[in-house]
Amino acid sequence: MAYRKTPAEISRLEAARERLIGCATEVVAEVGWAQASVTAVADAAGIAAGSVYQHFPSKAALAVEVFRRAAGREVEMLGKVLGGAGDAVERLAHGVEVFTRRALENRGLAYALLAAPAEPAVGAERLAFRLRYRALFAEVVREGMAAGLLPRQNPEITAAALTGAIGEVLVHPLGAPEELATEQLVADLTATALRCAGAPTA
Amino acid sequence: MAYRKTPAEISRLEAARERLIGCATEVVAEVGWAQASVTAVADAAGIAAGSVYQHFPSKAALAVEVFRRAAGREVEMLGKVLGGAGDAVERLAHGVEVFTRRALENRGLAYALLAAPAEPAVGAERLAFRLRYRALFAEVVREGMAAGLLPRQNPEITAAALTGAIGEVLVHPLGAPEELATEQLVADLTATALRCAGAPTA
DNA sequence: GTCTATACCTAGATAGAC
DNA sequence: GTCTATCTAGGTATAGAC
Repeated sequence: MAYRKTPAEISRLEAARERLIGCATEVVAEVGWAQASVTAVADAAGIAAGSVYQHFPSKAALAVEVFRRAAGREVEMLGKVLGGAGDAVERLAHGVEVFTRRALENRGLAYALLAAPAEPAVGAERLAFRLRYRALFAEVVREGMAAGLLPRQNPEITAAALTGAIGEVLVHPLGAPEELATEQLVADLTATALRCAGAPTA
Repeated sequence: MAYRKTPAEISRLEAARERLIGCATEVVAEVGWAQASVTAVADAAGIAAGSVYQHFPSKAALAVEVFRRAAGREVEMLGKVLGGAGDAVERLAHGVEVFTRRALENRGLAYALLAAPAEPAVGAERLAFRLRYRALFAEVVREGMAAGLLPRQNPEITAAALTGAIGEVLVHPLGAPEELATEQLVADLTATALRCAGAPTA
């Protein structure tokens, strides 16, 4: 009797866990955190509710993992763009555009990450990730100031404002997700973000 | 036997109801919506849990009333300032300042109104009030544009951005609520808001 | 009209069979 | 390891005494 799991066993368990996270993410994107009960998630994954606890010690732990994976992808993506090519103002504009497009492509998930009512554990995680967004924006603002592209300002406040502004604009896009509306939204939001940081109007 | 309540009875009931709302508001400000159980609120008001249902048909109804009262005061206050004296840019700056100071004076309540995890009924109300904030800001931006004080822009987007930016900056004020920090925060946030609307830097 | 006690419901978590 | 069935806790809402 093996006292240690075989590689095959480990990878199967990993796969099941990953699958569970993926299904839970879809459920959350569709119905929100409040309605994403253990039963609902288990059903979506095609397993019994009790089996969830083979992979996660609690519902909160699963929810936090779902949030971290999804939010982590967004932060990473934004970080790449903001740290990419071009001057600070160009990177900021590009970052806002990418963030906006990604959110509009998956509104359910974006809403869940940004604003949907959630248990305290997820709320705490959301707070932490908002700080990461702020840090990314603050760095770009600092670079823009250093390069003389942006006026003197408090980069932390501007970064928080950008984080909140983009979130608020995206969370309640009243209209339908038509292509034209999306393009206009991207243009208007980018312009507003640039003004917020004090970039000269194009 | 009276088939109709006497004025004294009515006013006593009204007073009890008002008192309950007031106590519930304090509890929410202190511990948030999630921890504000019927029992906790009743304890704070010095009545039995069951007695709450003499005044409200459900916990959700009480929570919504608490939110409406508190949020209504803030919207009204902001509306007065934004619709007061001075040109559009001055009014916007003054509005941001008043909003910020009021929030910092009662952080617990401000957090509850802006961001604290809450039941769906309250979340819906929050959404509605954010739209009212947007409407107020949008009107000022439109006036500023009409007066030639603000550049051409989408007032709805700018208004949403202002709403989100101010909320985000206020919800996580990391430092202690010292007087100096408050003044600096007010100055920086006001400057950021004005930039966001495209007002010339002072 | 207010209190005490309790019913009830929802949803998370567990135990034991297979 | 997974499923079925069950247990439990927390909190809303109600019934009946005073």
